[in-house]
Amino acid sequence: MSAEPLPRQVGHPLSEELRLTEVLHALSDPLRLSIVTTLAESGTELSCSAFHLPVTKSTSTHHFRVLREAGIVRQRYEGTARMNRLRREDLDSVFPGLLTSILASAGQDN
Amino acid sequence: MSAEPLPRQVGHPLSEELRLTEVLHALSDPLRLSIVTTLAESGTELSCSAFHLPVTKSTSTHHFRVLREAGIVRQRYEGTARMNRLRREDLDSVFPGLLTSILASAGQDN
DNA sequence: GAACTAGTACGACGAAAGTTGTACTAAGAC
DNA sequence: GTCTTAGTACAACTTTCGTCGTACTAGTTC
Repeated sequence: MSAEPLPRQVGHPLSEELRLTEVLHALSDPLRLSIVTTLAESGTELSCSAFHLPVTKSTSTHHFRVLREAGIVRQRYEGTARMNRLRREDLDSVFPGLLTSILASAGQDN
Repeated sequence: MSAEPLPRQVGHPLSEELRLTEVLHALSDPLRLSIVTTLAESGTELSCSAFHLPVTKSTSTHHFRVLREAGIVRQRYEGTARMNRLRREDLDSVFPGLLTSILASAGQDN
């Protein structure tokens, strides 16, 4: 009676559940902000390992989880990789202009 | 040889010294965000005690200091009161659109 | 002068956050 | 099957953060 194995999944907050303070907190960490800018520049999905972060895998997992739980990135499995993409439309609809201004400000090494 | 007592002063970061992550962190606390929105709505200077925050004076001092050191508010003494005003022009010039979008998003209880 | 008001400084405490190592799982390559 | 790759889970540790109480300072009022 072994059931069909469910595909691996992760939970994401709905757009209505996004909290401004949580988003700001998630983006207030330099490492996470760099992840988001890289993701925005790429315009596509990127695996966690594509970022070459100067921290261990554990820490990397932690930061991606913070971004996911804040509703900033959406993650899905593809093979052994976990692909990340920016929830730009969701963020733009709930917090108009916020991501744009942050990305613009982050671009000029502030 | 008692010298003339210096007027009380506080240090503020220059516009060039503002850091995006520090600003985002300062605004990621609900209490501090409410201070900033109140200040923005008032359009003028407000003393610390004008906010009726649900915390002690010590904690209040702490939060105003975080905002000041992040470059979000400018403080000056007026009698025994410490007046606070938003550094809107400075913020707008360094991080265009950031404060506007945050204030707009904070307005609708997110 | 004394009393009061507004806020600061400092130390303490608990909670949260960032980092890590070890052990583990799932998918792919062989 | 084994081996490798990519990432997770969990416990531990360290640092930071938010909060407070007590003691203090500066200015105002009397």
